[in-house]
Amino acid sequence: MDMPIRPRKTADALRPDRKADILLAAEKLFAQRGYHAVTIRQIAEAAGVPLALVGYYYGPKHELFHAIFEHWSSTIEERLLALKNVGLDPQDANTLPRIIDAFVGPVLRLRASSEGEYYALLVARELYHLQDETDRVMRTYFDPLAMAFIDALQLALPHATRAQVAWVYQFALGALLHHISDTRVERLSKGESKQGDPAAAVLLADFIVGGIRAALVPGPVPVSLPVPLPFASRPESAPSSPKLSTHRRPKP
Amino acid sequence: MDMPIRPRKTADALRPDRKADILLAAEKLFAQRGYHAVTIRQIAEAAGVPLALVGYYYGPKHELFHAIFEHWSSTIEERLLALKNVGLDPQDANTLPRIIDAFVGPVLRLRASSEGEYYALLVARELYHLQDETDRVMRTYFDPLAMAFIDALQLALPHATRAQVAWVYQFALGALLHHISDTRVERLSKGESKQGDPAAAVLLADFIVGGIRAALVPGPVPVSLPVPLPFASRPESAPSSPKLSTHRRPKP
DNA sequence: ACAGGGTTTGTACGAATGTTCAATTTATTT
DNA sequence: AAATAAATTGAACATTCGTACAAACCCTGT
Repeated sequence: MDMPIRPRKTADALRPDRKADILLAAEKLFAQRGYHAVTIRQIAEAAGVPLALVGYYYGPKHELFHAIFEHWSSTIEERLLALKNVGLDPQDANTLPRIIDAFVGPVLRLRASSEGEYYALLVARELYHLQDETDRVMRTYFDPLAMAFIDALQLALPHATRAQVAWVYQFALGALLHHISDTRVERLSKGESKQGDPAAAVLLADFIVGGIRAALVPGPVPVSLPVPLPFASRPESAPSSPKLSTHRRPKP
Repeated sequence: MDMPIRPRKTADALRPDRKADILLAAEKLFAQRGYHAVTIRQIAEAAGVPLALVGYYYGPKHELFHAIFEHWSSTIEERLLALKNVGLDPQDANTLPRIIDAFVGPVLRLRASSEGEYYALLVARELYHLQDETDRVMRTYFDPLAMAFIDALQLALPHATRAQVAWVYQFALGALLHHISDTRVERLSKGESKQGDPAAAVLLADFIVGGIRAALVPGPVPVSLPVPLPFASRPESAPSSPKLSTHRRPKP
């Protein structure tokens, strides 16, 4: 019969590491519900600690958020290292697939692991609304990573401009992040595919490599149709369906 | 000298349409900061109306959120119509590009328009955290659209399974949505590319078409590298940098 | 002018939020 | 064992939140 082993601060200490518990709980809740939808009380309850302990260890809420990314900053170093280990030979046709493999591989493994799944989800979902704290996290931790990958892609695609490479990098990143936070594919495929199927990883890598090659063909005109003129019209107002509430709606 | 013309409720009414003003302000703020980060008071202030008027017209906050998507539901009908106008001929090599054009075109035009830019941004950013209200919006408005596009792709790619098609659809959607809410490409390209450049639209369509074709080649083995085994380790804890606050941090 | 319904507004309620503090307990060092 | 430091806790603080309400306002048709 094994005891409920919990992480310790030091090897011989018998006290549970409640600081780490708080970070874990915050990571999970922020990833699932979003930063502003999560209260410190919910984090404390999920971590099994009293409310005041959260503030004691991490201070204000936004610093707790920042601490999550600081905690995982080493994985970014690893991703940069994996990229450096790719031989950047513009002549080798496998250079681009290798870059993309270094791009998607570590992220998908992180998402599939029990340790990093919520951190990966958090990155995919919560860094869009650029405000004070998300912008700081983005610039500090992820801009250098993106720059390194764009530089590598630029070497593998000498005929493309940096603007083009930056665009396709964002396309690839979008495909990757949306796949990570995807919860619809099972429904949309009518049950034929499941979340986290490793077959999707191969498909994603092929999608990105093929997409980059197709978008940045050295020749002049690619395969797409001509772009039409922009248009958009705001639809007329229409009332929404009612719900149970004491609220008395205005008559139309 | 032109007067500050504002939308009217009816053609002959001289009163400004404050109900529409509220919806506009909510749309913009929700898109920029996220649902939970926006207060009803901020919406009222941005719309130039007293606080109580928001509740008078839209009731609870989540109904105001829902009303935005109800307001734009006609654009989804238009996207479905644009898809139906695509001749779904599996023999025609231009069928896939035409589907993708019907996929990205209307969205990018909406994003580029002054009327729909924030709605497009809202869709791209705010529907990830599936909870009560976002899940309802997703299933009601966007699942039918996704199903229609997946059906069309299935027709254009008879050799692929529905699971594969659902996956690449999600990849394409991710690329599109991330491009829509992108604010980094200017920074990452070192100023060489600007947001909303129509050249990116062509690039995106080519990326998606090429990506789908590369991922779903009829032959057996595609171009990607073999998938390595999963691994991930949670890094050891490291303290974060301090900030100005009355909070006294614990000594390490 | 009158009446009535839709519209507008100031205000206030209870609940929930982030944050802080003093006090207590536990661990470590002297 | 005594002293010091760290960890832990309950409670409370001032704000801010969503929501509701009643009174006032405006417009239209009688």
